[in-house]
Amino acid sequence: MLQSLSLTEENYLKAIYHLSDHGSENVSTNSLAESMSTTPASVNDMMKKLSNKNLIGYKKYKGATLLPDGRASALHVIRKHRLWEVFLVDKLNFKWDEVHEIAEQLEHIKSPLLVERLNEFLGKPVIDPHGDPIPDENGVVKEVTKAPLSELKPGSKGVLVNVSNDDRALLRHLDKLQLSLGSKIELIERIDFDGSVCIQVDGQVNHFISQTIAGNLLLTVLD
Amino acid sequence: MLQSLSLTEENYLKAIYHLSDHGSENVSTNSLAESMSTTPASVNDMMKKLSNKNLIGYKKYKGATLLPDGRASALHVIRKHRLWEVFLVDKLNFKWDEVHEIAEQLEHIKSPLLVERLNEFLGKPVIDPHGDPIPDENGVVKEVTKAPLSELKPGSKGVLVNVSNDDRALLRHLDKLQLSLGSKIELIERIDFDGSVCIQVDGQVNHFISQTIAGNLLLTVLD
DNA sequence: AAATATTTTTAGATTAATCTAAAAATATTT
DNA sequence: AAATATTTTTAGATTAATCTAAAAATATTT
Repeated sequence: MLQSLSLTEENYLKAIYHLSDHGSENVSTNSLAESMSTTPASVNDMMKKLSNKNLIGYKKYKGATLLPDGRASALHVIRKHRLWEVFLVDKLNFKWDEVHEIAEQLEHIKSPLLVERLNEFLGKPVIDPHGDPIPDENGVVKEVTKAPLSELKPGSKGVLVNVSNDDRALLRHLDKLQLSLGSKIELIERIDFDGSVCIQVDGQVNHFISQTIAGNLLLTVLD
Repeated sequence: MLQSLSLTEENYLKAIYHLSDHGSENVSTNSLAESMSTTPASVNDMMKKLSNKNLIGYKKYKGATLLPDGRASALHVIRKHRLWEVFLVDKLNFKWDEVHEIAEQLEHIKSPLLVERLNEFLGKPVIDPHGDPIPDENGVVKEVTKAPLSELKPGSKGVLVNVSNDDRALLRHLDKLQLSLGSKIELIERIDFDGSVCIQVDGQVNHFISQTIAGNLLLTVLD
């Protein structure tokens, strides 16, 4: 069972997770203070507290690392954050870039049943609107890689996370195809003749796209 | 514009609203302490604070009343609470009696756009799963009355909030008709011959019900 | 390696929300 | 109306999360 933590404690654990590259490195007091918009002194106090609760490992002047319980709590909060982001985008028609602040609040709602039901309601999504993976019930995170659409295999699904060219004509064309950051794309087939690809967008429309355009669309894909 | 309030301040205003019969009476320190599960001393401190912010009227030993700003804030929180309850029941298949605690948390999420989108997503509901009215964007609350289904006029819509008879056979029958507390019922027509009624349940199935049964089903109806 | 700069910790305060215990005011009973 | 009971307020503490300023430790430069 996860410990019941204060909103602040949850935010610290989350920040440590993100700053430590998914929990693999030590996080310095100063970097945490900056990312939490607080002072090193406050961070220091909180480190002692989290350390006493066995959520983080902490040695004076050596920074913090997540211990298993802290990591589990961090991942649970991140899971909720990303599920709510999917809800906001898929169900309430928010844009990709409008959801973060609201999800920062929703992620702290405490109800295991709510998370379970929300997950089902959303169709058990595995990637959020930013292309980041959603940790599962047990805190297991699928790794994602970023690659241009032109390099995917048929059958792969991903989320459009970057357009590596800001040519007006390209952006206008993407707009016409209803392709924008956060769009879910499945590669249906590649035409060997010219490398152009057929894609399905958000599980609905199919489009053909040239190899050149496909090369400029950066997706995150599950490994 | 509504002031930005702490979670605790919002809860106090909400409690005052409920205990004062929608803001019409003075609320005593002791009754507030009981309803908030805290001490009269804590309530007293908070009353001073809310009074300084012009949210409540407060005179020593005389209890508290909501001032316009406090009332508006209370109603906004109640609006969010009830909208989220509709979400939990209609979209996530929670039972009407499982949603209160979760809604107590969700009601404090701050995002006007979220409330607006949620309202639209839910089809602009006017009554929550408990049959209570949902205040509108401007804090206007429609009054509801309770009446047995047998007394409604054709065309009226309401929510089943009580069954005034616990006979096994009746409950089993209601179960068979998928009628339970929180069901949305529209009276389609009344048969003059025997007073039996045709109702639509949750906007989907139609059923015929005898006058006797209809007399035992208590609904809340918008005036 | 000594001097300097940077980072981190400690010491002591502050704010919001809470508490207990005692004092003061109000309400009720006799 | 005096005595008693109840309610409310005040005074002074406590806890979580924060802060500033100074001290201590570590890292970097010369």
